Amino acid sequence: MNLDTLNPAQREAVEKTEGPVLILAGAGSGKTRVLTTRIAHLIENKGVQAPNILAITFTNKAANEMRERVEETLGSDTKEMWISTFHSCCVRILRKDINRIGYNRSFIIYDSADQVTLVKDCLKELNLSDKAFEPKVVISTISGAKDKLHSPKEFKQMHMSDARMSKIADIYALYQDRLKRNSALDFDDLIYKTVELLRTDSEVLEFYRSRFKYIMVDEYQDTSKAQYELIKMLAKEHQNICVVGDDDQSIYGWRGADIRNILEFEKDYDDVHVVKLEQNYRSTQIILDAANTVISNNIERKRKKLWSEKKEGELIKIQVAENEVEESDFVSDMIAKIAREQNRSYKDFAVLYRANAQARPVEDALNRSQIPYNIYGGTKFYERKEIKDLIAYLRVIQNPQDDISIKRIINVPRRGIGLRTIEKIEDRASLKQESMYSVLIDIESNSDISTKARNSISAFVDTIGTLRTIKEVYPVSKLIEKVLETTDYYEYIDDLYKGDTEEAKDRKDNLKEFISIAIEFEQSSEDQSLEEFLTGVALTSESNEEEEIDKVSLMTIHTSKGLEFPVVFLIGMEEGLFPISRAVRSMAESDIEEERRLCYVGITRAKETLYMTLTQKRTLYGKTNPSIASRFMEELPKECIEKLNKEEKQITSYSKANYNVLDKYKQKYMTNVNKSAVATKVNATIKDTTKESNLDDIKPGAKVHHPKFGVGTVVGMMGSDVTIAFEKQGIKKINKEYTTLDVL
DNA sequence: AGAGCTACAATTTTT
DNA sequence: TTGTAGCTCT
Repeated sequence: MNLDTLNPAQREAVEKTEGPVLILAGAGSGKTRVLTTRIAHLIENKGVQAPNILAITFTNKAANEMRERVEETLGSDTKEMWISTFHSCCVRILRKDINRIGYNRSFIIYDSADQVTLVKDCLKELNLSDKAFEPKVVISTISGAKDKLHSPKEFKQMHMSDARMSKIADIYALYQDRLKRNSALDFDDLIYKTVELLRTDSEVLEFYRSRFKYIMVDEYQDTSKAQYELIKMLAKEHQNICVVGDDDQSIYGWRGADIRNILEFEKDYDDVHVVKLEQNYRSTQIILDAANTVISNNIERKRKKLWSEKKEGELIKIQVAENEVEESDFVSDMIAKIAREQNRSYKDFAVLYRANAQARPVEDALNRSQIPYNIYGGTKFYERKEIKDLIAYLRVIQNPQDDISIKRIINVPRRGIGLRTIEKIEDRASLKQESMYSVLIDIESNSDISTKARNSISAFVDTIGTLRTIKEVYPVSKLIEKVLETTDYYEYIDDLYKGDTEEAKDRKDNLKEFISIAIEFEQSSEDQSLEEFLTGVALTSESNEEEEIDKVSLMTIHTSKGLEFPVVFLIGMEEGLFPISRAVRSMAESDIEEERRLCYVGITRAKETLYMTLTQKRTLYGKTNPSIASRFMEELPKECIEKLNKEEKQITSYSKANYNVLDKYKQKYMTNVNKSAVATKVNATIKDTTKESNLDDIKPGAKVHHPKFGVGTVVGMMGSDVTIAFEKQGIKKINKEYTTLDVL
């Protein structure tokens, strides 16, 4: 294994194999290369055995890429090595031993749509309305609890004094109970239950602890408390834990990622060796300067400064457009122009935005100019109705206890089992504490159900029974064909989408695509069971479709993490859109910091050319409002930017925007009128009239209002700097020249 | 059971 | 503005 091509920091990261290592890998600093080289180095130069290595990533893509590159470097296969995502690693552990904590080993995995259905069922059972307890909110609360390893019991205890949260704790408890009864785990459970298993069963813990002598975790800034705990437990014996990440690229806090994991790694482990990878191989120095400067406004971070050998470079170009249509036209015109003049291919361009809704006008513009593009995001393959139906059949065949899937397909295609009948079956199932399927099998003994419905149910049970025997002898792809055949599913599609329409054809194509996925699975997988197939389906989101085609990429900044493009357009650089917020005022500083990290991610996607655009007024969700330039625009260093507009276009800058404009702006994002929104609006109007006169009243002891931080008390003054103790946000030093402070 | 209507909500989403 | 979940009427 030759390490000569690495830079000194990279080399250090590779060679320091023993003990805890924290690799702070800035954007574009070659961390995948470091990780793969490190694994190869362990095997080749250190004589480590493949089974003793565990490498964890977040995405399948990253795991596959890592495996491929390790294989390439080593020239041997890596089957013995665990290189996988958190989730599939956990599934592997659980499939072997989850029975030790009372679960069925052939559990199935519920996706977020299944979660919604299950939560709705739980609400019904508890007689709670889904208005008061929105399933989405309930799920994210439960998910947050699991990410923090809080059991339903603990969660209940923690929220004793809060009636609402207490109710959510009850839902959580019932939800877990139902999952278990259905032999199902949700995504969060995969991690949570693995931790539970390792905590409760010392034999299992011992087994993996001694096995995994070298552990590596990629994207460590994105780990949750539960994932942190998992890793900590596994690394306990050997302490050879190497985590790689970039705190500045932590953008999934809202999904349970806890940035403290990376910030406090040095406290959590003894004698941590820290390596910073700061040399960037991707972008020009100008782009890096801009990124460095913007991110330096964050307080909560590890200091790092990216540098490049590609000195200078093009200035960052800023364009103010009248509205989103002009903005999009600008983008498409520039793409056409640059493609022509610099002879670039379309795949060199990316248009990045904060919210998916922004893609629409860009699409229109690109269509008008006949520029090919690819949109990333949107409905995923496995979320389409026909695919979900088919998966539900497969799940029931695999695991008849899955009530959620039973309910999905019992009358799809229609076989005359109506809502009333289903309800009766459900009631009986919950009375007898059994699955719906066992009630269905025993339907003849059920006298409340009409003979007609009973016959339909028997036929359904027979169908499932037959398919279950087919499963034992045929491969998955054949089984799928049999499902479609015996249920007359294609006819059902024709019926639903009126035969010869485009839509019907699309849907049928999807089903065929699904069969090819199954065939591919059979060819590439060792374990060809239906169980394994369903696991794979649950743990992958994209169907590996067309990519390497010459098209412009449109995606959110989140999706762009880890990618790079020669020319990048960051669009919609406006307050409220980026940083985004429903109510700017309530936005905590830590949320703004995450938005800023997102901005950093966006900027660092660009290799050579970066455009940033914003509008004077934007129509979003059918409402038009004047825009305020994003605060991040002001954070860009002046020497790195070039304004493209010939004549200065009028746009309110963030620091000039006064309290009123911001407030008006806030209302835009408060679509549903809630009481506090109305209250703040009224306050703002009243205050406006007194604003001018009371500037001198800003003095120690005075109560003031700050547009961003809310109400606080002045505790000190120095020149134009006012130190204010805010009620919510703590003590801050504010320059009164740049903000509008209102004395209350 | 199914069409058609209304009301409502609309960050980000690796698994 | 657009998508969809849920409801009503046939």
